[in-house]
Amino acid sequence: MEDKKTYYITTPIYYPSAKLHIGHTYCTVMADAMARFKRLSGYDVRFLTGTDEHGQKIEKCAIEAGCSPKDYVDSVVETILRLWDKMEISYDDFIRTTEPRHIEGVQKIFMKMYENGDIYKGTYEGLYCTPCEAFWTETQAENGICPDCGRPVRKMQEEAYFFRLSEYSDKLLDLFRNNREFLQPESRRNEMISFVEQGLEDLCISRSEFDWGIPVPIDEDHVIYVWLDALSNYITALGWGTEDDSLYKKYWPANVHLVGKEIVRFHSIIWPAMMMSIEEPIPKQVLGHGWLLIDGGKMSKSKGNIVDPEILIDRYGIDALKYFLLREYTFGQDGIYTNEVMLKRINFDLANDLGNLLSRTVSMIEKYCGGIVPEAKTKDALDEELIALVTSTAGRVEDKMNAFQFNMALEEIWVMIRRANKYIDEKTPWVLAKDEAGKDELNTVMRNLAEALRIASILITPFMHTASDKMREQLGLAETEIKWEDTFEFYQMEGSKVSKGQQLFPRLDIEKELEALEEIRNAANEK
RNA sequence: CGCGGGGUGGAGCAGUUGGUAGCUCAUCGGGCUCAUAACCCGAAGGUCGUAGGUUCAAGUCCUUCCCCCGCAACCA
Repeated sequence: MEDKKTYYITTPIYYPSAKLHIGHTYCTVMADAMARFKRLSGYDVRFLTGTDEHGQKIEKCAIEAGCSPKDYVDSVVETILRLWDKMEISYDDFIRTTEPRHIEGVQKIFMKMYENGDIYKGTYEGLYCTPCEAFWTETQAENGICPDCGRPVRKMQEEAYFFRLSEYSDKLLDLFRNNREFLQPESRRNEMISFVEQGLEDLCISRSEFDWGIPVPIDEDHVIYVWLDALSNYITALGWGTEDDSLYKKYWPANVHLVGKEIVRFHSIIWPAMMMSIEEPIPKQVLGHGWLLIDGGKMSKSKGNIVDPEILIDRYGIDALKYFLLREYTFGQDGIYTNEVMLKRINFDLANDLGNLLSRTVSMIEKYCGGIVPEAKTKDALDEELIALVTSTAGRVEDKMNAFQFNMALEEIWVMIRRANKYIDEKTPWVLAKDEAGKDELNTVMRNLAEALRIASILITPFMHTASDKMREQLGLAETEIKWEDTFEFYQMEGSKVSKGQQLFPRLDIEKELEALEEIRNAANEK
């Protein structure tokens, strides 16, 4: 057995109080692309996602729906699994915080923290809404009004367990300052440093006013409160603290926790402090990505501006949606989502540039070479330039991917695709084909284009694996294994039988699509 | 004075350690006909929010102010 380097990447575990929207999809798509990229470049990858199923909000949703919390989350989780299935997300494990493996793991973590003296019983003070039986923070309960029912809240105290987070301030500051890689991008790192510098309070980690949670092992009146429960998933999913902890030994510490910017704080402060408390290694990196904004604001149900990824997948396919999300936005920064921007990306980059390049190349090989990729007997400066560019693209893609610059990685691939389109115009194969004297050069052009497309089909695999398959089918490579190393040389295509298939990405009528999407959105909001 | 981010040609963005300001789209002009009315070339268009400073050199570093956004302990 060869010993491959391991790579453990996670998404947050999503809260199944409602269907997921395109923001969740965005995060998962990035993790998926990275996981696929690492697998392709030779890593032993573990990709984890899942759901965070406890808490009062779920309990309330279940009551409203007239079912048990478990039945409620089961039904929502089903829609989530279906979505990832539809998108062919390549996760290796899906953890639900209601699974026994997680519950037992969290209780062990709690006990270990407790035994290490990091947990004590204290008094939690918060704003309480009696009719709703819920505590709110000061920000949530604006002007002393319950965000749920609109009635006034009042200050209440209750017993609760606390984690001595404040004790870890110095260690966390050391971590942020001495290990730049730990938290990226810089903007988030700065934010967290100043947050810790302001002083950390101990963290309330239990609640007694609701039941839907993991019981505190030493006190049956309390359940474990959100972050201790949720964050633990990254190691309970690996079997930490169980008899078989081989996965934990193999994959921990995680290479990357990919998270949204709003939960960077929990992942970069609470989570490493927890791991320090139980004396285990901390994750190597937390990466905070930006948000997709609609009309310059957040997506929210009340605004009725939720973008449903399933509608987009059904209309345009998973490749188009994934490409758009990865190409359009700069990692770490917010980006504005509009249907028009998305449709333009699909048309210009996928249909016009890539799809059309495949189409015109395959057509010409069929027309001029009987569908067989010919041998290249000539080589001039233009050929050299194309070959040099194409065979060096993978290296640049790797650099960008390792920096989580998905948009730049794709841009590198597109530089090559645009160059290939230009190469056709420069070489004018339709002119070469008119004369027997141009035959050799024509063959070289066809061979070079076929090679460029072969390499493109490998390079796009992490981002668009189904489009890659379709390309390879047309190029006569359906049976050939996809290997990253094959992007570095021109050598494989001579003699390959190409065959024109369906359009890789059909060109969309943007006006019509905009209207259709608007109608769908209006219909959904009326419900 | 709570903290952080952003303000770059018509639109949306990129600009690593300071060294002639880039990309995509839109616009205008041209070329080509292999291809998905796709492709290729050229042009116009920016005093990089504001006012100062450091420097041989500033979108990039420092300071002032203005505007937008996020966070402030359960929103991807």
